[in-house]
Amino acid sequence: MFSTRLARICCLDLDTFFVSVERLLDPSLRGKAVVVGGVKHGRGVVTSASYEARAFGVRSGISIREASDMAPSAIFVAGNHGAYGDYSTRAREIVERWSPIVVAASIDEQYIDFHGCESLYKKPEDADDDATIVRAVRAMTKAIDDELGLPASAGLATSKSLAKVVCTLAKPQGVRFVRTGEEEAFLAPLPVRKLPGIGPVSEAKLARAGIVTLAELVRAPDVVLRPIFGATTACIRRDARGRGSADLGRERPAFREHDPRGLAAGSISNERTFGEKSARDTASILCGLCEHVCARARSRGVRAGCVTLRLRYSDFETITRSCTIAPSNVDGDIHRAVLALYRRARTRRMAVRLLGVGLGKLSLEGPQLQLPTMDGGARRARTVDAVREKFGYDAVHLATTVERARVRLR
DNA sequence: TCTGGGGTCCTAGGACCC
DNA sequence: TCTGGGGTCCTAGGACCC
Repeated sequence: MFSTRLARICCLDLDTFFVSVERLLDPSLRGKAVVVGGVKHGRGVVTSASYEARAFGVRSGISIREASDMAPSAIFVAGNHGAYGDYSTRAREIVERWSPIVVAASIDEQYIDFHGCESLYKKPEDADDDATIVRAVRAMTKAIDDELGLPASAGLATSKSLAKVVCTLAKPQGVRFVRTGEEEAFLAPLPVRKLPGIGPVSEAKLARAGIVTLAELVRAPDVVLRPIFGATTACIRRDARGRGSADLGRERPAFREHDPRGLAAGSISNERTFGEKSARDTASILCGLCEHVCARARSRGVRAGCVTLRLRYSDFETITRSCTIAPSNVDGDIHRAVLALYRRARTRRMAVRLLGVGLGKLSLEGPQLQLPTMDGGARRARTVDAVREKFGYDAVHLATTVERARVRLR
């Protein structure tokens, strides 16, 4: 596409995003150790920690209980996802002033393509297009901070994967740039785990093969890498050399439109972790999960052609069972499928610590049916949606699912 | 480090069809 | 009746990301 690779791919990440939003909602949190994810000593994991909390060793992903021990003086907040979504949208609107090509990768991370934008920002005294774009990126992060009060970092490079790495190293509140031709040297000394796509499992396998840095990964022969990365080996090797794709990829499903074939993007799932549960609780939890995912499917205007049940025993063995169904978003249909899957999956006596229900192979509902012509299940579901719209989700639960909650399950 | 909840993508085997 | 091969769908599991 471009004969010379230009460093025009930008990764923009909002620093400790959830914490930053919590501080906007409650300014007394500024300058303090803040942990988002749950109440102190409660169940759950840290989803975001302020730099003050990180000084105690708190990182996202560790349990809230552990974080409570590490940083007893920290302030713990449960989280406010509605507000996070609003601020994410506003940040994106600011970013779109700088380039028309913006792809949201998550609630706090966006990729921006600046190819062809040089002339928009060039000043007469500018000799260097790279410097022009770097200045634009700095102005963009400053605008997000000035207008929303959200600190942001950015990485600018020739490929998406490298821009992400550069952005991570730029934190907090930094902008970094890797010039064309300097990609491989920049990545070479970094540990393999810094590369997107290499997680703890691959990291450990590479370490056993004596590969710790990206330079070592680049030099490793195919026979070593293939058992670890399979078909993606060539892609990982390209990324590790900083020669990865400049394509921004697709929007994440929450932000993505439906595709023209009538297949809707992504999947919808809901799961819950708990301690010991009686059989009867299990049944009603499955009902609740079905209701929840069906309500979300209806609000998105999609039906599911595939239902998945996820079950985790208390020893952490995790089992999934899925089946194909006639497309539906009616609680009763999904619940029937889930019960059949549960009976197949629950082969051990051991206590269950997690149950989840997922909807896949989503398709568009098509034109809305008139209430009188719907079948009973669909009509009930629509009525429930209307009541919830007015009085909230918990205002009503389907009588049929409450009834089924009494079904004995082992 | 005793591990949440939402996702995506890849792999691999088997069924089924032509 | 035997045969092979390719394509596609279904299902289960695993790695990874935020």
